[in-house]
Parts: sequence; C-alpha cells; structure tokens
Amino acid sequence: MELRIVVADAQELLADGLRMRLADHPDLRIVDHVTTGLGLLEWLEQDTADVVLMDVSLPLMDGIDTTRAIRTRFPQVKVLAHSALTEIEYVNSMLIEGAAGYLLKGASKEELVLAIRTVMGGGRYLSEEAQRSVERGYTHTDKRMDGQYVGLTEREREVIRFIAQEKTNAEIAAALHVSEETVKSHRKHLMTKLNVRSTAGLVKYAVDRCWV
Amino acid sequence: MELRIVVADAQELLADGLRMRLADHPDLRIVDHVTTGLGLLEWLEQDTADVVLMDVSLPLMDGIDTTRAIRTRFPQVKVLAHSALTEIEYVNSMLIEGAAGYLLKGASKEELVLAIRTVMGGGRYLSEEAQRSVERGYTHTDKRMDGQYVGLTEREREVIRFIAQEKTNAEIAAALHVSEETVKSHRKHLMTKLNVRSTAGLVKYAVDRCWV
DNA sequence: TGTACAATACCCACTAATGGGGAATTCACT
DNA sequence: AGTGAATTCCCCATTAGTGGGTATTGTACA
Repeated sequence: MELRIVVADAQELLADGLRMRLADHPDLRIVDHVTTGLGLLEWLEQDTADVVLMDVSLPLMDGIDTTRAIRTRFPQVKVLAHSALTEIEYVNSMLIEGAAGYLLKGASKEELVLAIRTVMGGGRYLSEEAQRSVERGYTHTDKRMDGQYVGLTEREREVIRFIAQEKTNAEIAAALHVSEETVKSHRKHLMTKLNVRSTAGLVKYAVDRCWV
Repeated sequence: MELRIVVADAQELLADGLRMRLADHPDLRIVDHVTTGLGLLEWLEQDTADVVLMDVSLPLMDGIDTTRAIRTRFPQVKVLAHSALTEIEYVNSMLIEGAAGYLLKGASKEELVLAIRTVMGGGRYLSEEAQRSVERGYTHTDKRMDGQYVGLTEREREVIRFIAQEKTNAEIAAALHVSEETVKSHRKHLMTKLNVRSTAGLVKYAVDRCWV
C-alpha cells in the first residue's frame, strides 16, 4: 500500500525538503529523485513509480515535454506538476500534456499530501493560484483568452533558443541555413503563439522552460 | 558554541532540505529561513545570526543588494552565497558586496559543511565552478575581461525592469516622464555595463535578479 | 578650487525588428 | 484528392534598437 514517489527537480535539495515534509506519512515514500527530464525517462525504464512530482523547469527536457513522453510511454504513472511558475501558459501546457494536478512550490505540507492523495485517487488537484491562472486566461495580451494551447514546432523551438542566446536574426539564419526572412517569419509566429509583445517575452519563455 | 544559520531563499522547501543535510551536525543550526531580501533585513533587526546562506535570486531585494545592506548594517554577520547561478556577473557582485563565499546549490552535504566552517573561520570559500567563473572572466563578450564590477544606477534599474516587462521605449519614456531618446540612452549604457549584445541579455539579467 | 567622474537627459543617423499582407513547397493524414 | 501543418521566402510600412555623440548637474577629491 506504499506509494512510490519520484521527484524530478533540478535542485536535489528540494527533494530532501520534500522527504522531510512527508516524513510523518510513511505510506508516501519518495523513492528517488532525478534532476533532468531525460533522467526521469531513463529512471522509469528501470523502475516503477506511482506518481512523479515534476518541476516545469527541468534541464535537457523540460517538464512539459517530459509529461507528454510519460503519457505516451508510461501512461500508468501519474504526473503532479510542482513548480514556482503560475503563468497560464505553463499550467495549461502541463494539464494538456497529461498532468493530473499543478502544485506550487510554496505549498504547505498539508496541501502537498492532499494533492498527492487527490491525484492518486484519480482526481485533479490545482493550487489556488494555478486555478486562478486558468480562469484568468492569458495575461500578456487580450488575444487567446480561450486559453487554447498552441504548441511550438521544432523549428520554432530552435529559433527561440537562438533568440534567448542573444543571436541576431542574421546569425540565426546562417546557423539554420535559411534566409533572414524565414527567421523573421518564425519570430512572428512565435510571438503570436506565445502571446508576447516583444523579444523580452520570448526570452522569458525560453528561460522558464530551461531552453537557454 | 552553536552556529546560528539563517537561510534566505524564495523556496522554503530548500531550507528544509538544508536542515536535513545538516542534521548530523548539531553545532550547525538553521534557526530560521526567510524568503525575501527585505525579510532577511527585518529578521536581523530582531534576532542575531552568525551566517546567512543567501540565494542571489531573491524577491523584493535580491541577494546582491541584500549583501551590501548587511555589510553596512550588520557587519558581524557572515554571508555565504548559495545559488544555482555561476555567471561571473553574480559571483563577482556577491564577493564585491561582501560575501565570504559562493556555494552552488548542487553542492554536496560535505561541501556545504566545509563552506560554512571555512567562512566562519574567517576564510573565503568558492565552489569549483564559481572559482572557474572568476578566473575565466566575462563570457558574453571580449570586453571587461578584468572582471571589474560596474553597478547599475537607480534609473538604469528602473529602465531594465520595464524592458523585461515587455514595455516599449515609448511606454517607458511616458512612465518616467523623459524623452524616448533618454530611454534609448539608458538602454545603451545597460548593455555596455552588463556586457550583453541584445535585449535578450538584459531580460535574462533582470530575471536572474528577480527584478521582473 | 579646479577637475574629474558619475548620473541623467537629449539628438542624429543607421540598422534591426515588428506587424500587416501573401505565397510556394513538402509531407502527413485522411 | 484534399486538408492542414510546417517550413520556407517575399514586400512594405512602422517602430524599436544601436552606436556615435553632447550638455548639465552634482559630488568627490586631489
């Protein structure tokens, strides 16, 4: 009857903190922690878990992509998002990719336990701010208030990475062997999809997803 | 003979993790944790500490500014930087502002204890990557290899905050009641001081220092 | 008491980026 | 065969950003 929990967070210290908070719940056992999304997938190849406490901002493969991979390859594993980010973009993305809940890192011990038990019982758990974020819709602009999730293409991901690395359009065009016009086009699509007004918004998105 | 340690980190969970890691060192006691720089200063008004484990990225007042304030107002308190950031800009800034060491968040239990004992013994402790960062100099460009720290002025801080918030020059100019040309001028100075090539670099800096 | 420097504000010229509008190609999925 | 997504490229008008300056004020300090 023991729940096997894996923590996916870039900070190992955080896993220790979670262990401490679950100390008086012997049935909720943190069996291991991984620091990257890819690491988590490899771990799940070797071992089993009931629930993953998944940060959105993970190196190598972020929480959103990793959650999608888990739904495909390990559908029996519950994903409980565990992040400091409250933006609708991330909450929404995680839920669409299959997360059973979204817990903020500032949550209390009691909320942590409640969230884990809720998702293991087949329910959905949303922290208050995550719930508000979903209800409020996109904050950056007036567009896309439907909250519809639009994924980025591979090419768009490449371009936004370069942008966040302070590359100019010309440099990106050279690196991708396309014309500068194409890069501008991708940039335009990125801004529309992510509902941002400027490069600043693109950079913050890339940073949040550890794409830099 | 007990060392009083205060943890300043936006994530409370991290403080719990540190407590766990120091569990078998009864003389190293984490007496409290605060989640903002301002909160730390208020705490020090009321109580005493021997050492502060200070994250660079703190809300309200970041680790760099808070360290400067501590050196002035509580010079007897040792500051040990504890961050995930390894960029020379942050390592350098913390050391110049008076930090006695720079520890990475991925450090082991043993390194944590060593770092605390070193700074309490009057020494300076630098994590390997922090040491390399200092030696390597600025990474963004070829300029400022001397590693000299250049602080930002109040006005520059205001402007970089607006930029990271996706404001246009016209909007910033209106908000500050100056001409658009002045905003451009500040932007130029910011890029030179921070050694970045584009808005992307400015945004990342503001995000790292929790100025957004 | 200069003078040196930092901070702020401003101007001009040039380049880059943004926001409209399209459009052609390929490829996958009906 | 048709639809749609992805990628590629183009034009044009406007705005933003970059890099070269200058002027004023105030402060620090030799």
